[in-house]
Amino acid sequence: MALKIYNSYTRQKEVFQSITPGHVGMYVCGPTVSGESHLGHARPYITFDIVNRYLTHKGYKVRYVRNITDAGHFEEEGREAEDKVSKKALLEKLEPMELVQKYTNLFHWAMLQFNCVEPSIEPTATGHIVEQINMINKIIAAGYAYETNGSVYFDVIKYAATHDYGKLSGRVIEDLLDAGSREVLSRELEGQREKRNSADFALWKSAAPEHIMRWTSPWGEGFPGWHIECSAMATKYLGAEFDIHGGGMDLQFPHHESEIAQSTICNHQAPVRYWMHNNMITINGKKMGKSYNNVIKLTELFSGNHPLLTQAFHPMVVRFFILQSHYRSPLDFGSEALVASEKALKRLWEAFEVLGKLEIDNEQLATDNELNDKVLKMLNELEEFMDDDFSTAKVLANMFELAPVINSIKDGHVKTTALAGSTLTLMQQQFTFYLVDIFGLTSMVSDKNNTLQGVMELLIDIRKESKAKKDYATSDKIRNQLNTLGIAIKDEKDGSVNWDLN
RNA sequence: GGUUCUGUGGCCGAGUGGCUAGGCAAAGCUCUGCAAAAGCUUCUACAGCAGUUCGAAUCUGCUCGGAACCUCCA
Repeated sequence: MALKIYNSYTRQKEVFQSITPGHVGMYVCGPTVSGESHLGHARPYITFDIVNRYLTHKGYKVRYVRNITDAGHFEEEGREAEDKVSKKALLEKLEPMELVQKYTNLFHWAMLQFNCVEPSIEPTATGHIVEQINMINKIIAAGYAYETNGSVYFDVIKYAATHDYGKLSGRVIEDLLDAGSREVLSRELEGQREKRNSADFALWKSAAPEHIMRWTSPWGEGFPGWHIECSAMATKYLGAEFDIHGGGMDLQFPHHESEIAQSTICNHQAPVRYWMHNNMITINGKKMGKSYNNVIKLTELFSGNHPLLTQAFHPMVVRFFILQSHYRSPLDFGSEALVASEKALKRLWEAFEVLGKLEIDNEQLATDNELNDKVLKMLNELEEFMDDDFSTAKVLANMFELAPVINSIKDGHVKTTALAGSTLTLMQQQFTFYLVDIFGLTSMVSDKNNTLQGVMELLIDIRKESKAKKDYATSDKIRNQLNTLGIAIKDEKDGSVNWDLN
């Protein structure tokens, strides 16, 4: 079956074909490490983790490049041309690179919590200044950039005359040039005068004296523009043309649009085959972001320490929450929605564990053909769903429909022989494949160590004896006290007793 | 103001012409010493109006609401 990917550039689903057979080059815009990651950041990295995992399991050798933006950008363009990272560094009286390191570590920690597979290469912007300067030189040589006062700008007008600037983001060049819109006035006031046109973007910025982060360049001391960073690193590690470029929808313009322009001039071809953009996580319908002051940091989410949270949420719950919607749809955050996801994930995971423990006779033929066919149909649909632009929500929906079948077999409502042994085996394989390998979910239960296991067996034993003697006061006391401690006792249909940490 | 997207049951959320999405919540039943867990059943919605069609949540138009981008942003 063929994988189809929605290409933001053409605005349609296209059959995926890699440029180099058997290999995929994927670039995803990474975090700006000037602050702590929040829930919104979780979405792209989880989304593209799924893409990475799925392509890998499709047999591709994926080179997944995700950068670290540690050079910083303008806080408020046109006013204080101050570097974001260095500004905060001054406030906190820290060496900029110390700050960068701190938030990079925190980001890596969060990725680990989410069980995201590490990218193949994680280049930093500051580590690729030379490449960026080289690229800018090429663009100047080609006549598509100009220098003013130690800064270099990309000539959008000239580019747009022969290229489709604005196609990715659905922008019309005339609109961009039209100064009639709201804030253009204020932006045009100061440094902006050095641009030939307001639509032009910076490739290199001359550094004001207070700037801590600065590098020597052919145009004087300064620092690179934001867009050139991604173009330079993507080109270096993935080549002039590569397969997939991912990122949040909010980066479409101007970031990705500008990347296309720069790379096209520099490398004489469009850089990306498939552009993929994930939608935003909203909170009360509004995008989560610093400017909206509605940020929930990942550390707050995992600890429950935030006014909007009723409790702490396990990273896997957040991951599952994100997978329950399609990556191109907006996803509205709410404590209630996360609680629902938590319960749902727990139920599905338990069914998965039950499934893994079923004893299967592979020679067994199905005695309930109708059910058997239904199960097979649902299992076979899973790949179809994933191939259809990564419809993780549909995969999960089918699994939820299969969960009662699994539980019924365990409880004896449905005979094990109802399904063919081969069907059960396939179900085990498919559940493991999607839940563990592709969705990257793990158990939420911390490891039950041997001591605890022994203590629990003892308690369960005592409770069994009390029940046998109809001493319910004792049996209930054990059950209720354990419950208070976060341990749930489950009496199974066959008389055995299981327990779980909540 | 411009461009683009969007509006699904109590809540979250799939779904782009005909077939019960799914989850959470709620109610009833089964199981159980009682619970929990699990199973079964019930709750059948698509902002409004008009149109196209044998048939529309799905296409078209209008109205109303919401969002993103146009400025750092996942």
